[in-house]
Amino acid sequence: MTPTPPVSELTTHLGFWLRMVSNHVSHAFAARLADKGVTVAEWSLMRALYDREPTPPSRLADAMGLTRGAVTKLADRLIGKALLARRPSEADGRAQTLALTAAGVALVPELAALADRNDAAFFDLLTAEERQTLRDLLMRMVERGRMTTPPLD
Amino acid sequence: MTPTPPVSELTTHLGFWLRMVSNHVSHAFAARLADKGVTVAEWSLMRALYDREPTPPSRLADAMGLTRGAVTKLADRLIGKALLARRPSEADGRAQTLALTAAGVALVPELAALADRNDAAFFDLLTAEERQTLRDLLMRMVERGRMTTPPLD
DNA sequence: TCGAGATAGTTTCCTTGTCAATTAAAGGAG
DNA sequence: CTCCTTTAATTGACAAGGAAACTATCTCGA
Repeated sequence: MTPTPPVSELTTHLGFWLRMVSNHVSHAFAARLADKGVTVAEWSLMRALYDREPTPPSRLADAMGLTRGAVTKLADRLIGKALLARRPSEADGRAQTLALTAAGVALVPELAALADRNDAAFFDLLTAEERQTLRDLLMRMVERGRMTTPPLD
Repeated sequence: MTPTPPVSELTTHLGFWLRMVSNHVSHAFAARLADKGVTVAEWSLMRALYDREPTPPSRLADAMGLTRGAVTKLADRLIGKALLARRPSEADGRAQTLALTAAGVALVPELAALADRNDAAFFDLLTAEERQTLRDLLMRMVERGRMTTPPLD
C-alpha cells in the first residue's frame, strides 16, 4: 500500500483562478448574446469586420486566433443568418472577401452594448482602482509574454 | 451612406484581456499535457479523483462544472487509456463509481509537475508582489460574484 | 406493497472547433 | 512558356461539450 505522493492543489495555480473568472464572464456573455441569436465567436467576427473594408478569411483567422477552416464555417453560419456576405476577390482568383451585410452592420452596435453591459456587470465587483490594477497586470502579462494576436490593420 | 455608429473597442473590456491571458495559459498547458497523451479535461478529472475514494460521476460533474453526460464520455476516454476504472456502486443499483487505476494514480504527480511548471512559466512574468495582487483580485471577484464550483469534500 | 415520481447514468443529436486532405489559382526557375 | 511549388479557401473526419430523451433503480405515500 504505497501512499500517494503529495500533489499541489489546483487552487494554488493562478491559472486556475484566471480560468474560473474568465469562464464565468464569457459564459454570461454567451447567454446575453444568445437572446440575439448570435454566438460569441460570431460576435467576435462581426466586430472584427465592423467599419472595415471587405477582408479575406485568412486575415480574420490570424486576427482571431482561429484556423481558416473555422473561419469558413463561422462565415457560413453568419451568411445563413444574412449578417455576412462572401464575395470572390477581384485581385486574386483564389481569394474571397468577407463583409457585413447592412443587417450585420446594424446589429453590431446592439451587440456591443451587450458586451459593455456584461463587462460592467462583472468588473463592477471591483472598485475603480482595483479594475485599473487588474487591467495593468493583465496587459503587463500580454506584453511580457508576447501573447499577441496580429491586429487587423 | 449612413456612417457606422461608434462601437467601443474590444480592448476596452477587461474581459477581453482576461480571456486572452487565460486562453494562452490554458493552451500552453494543453500542449504540455498532449505530450503525455492527456487533455486538460482529463487531467482535471484525474486530479479530482487523486487520493480520494471512488466517487460517483454526478459528484464529479458538480465539482468540475460539467454535465453528467460530459463526465460519462470523459470517463469513457480515460477508461480507454486504462487510467480510470468504473464500477457499479454496492449501495445503489443505479449508481456507478469512478476511481483511478494504478497507472492513473502514478501519472497524476507527473501531470501535476507539468501544471506547476506551466503556471510558473506564465506568472513568473510578474513579480511576486504582482502575483499576489492578481491572486487577491481574482479571488475577490470569485467571492463577490459567487463564481463557485461545489467542492468535492 | 405497489404505483408515481424522483434520481443516476448513459445515449443521441447538435454545435463548434482542429487537423489533414483537397481543389484552384499564383508565381517563379529554367 | 511550362512545370513545380506555394498559397487561399473549402471540405471531411474527428474531438469535446451541452441539452434532452431514455433506461434503470430507488423511495415514499396511500
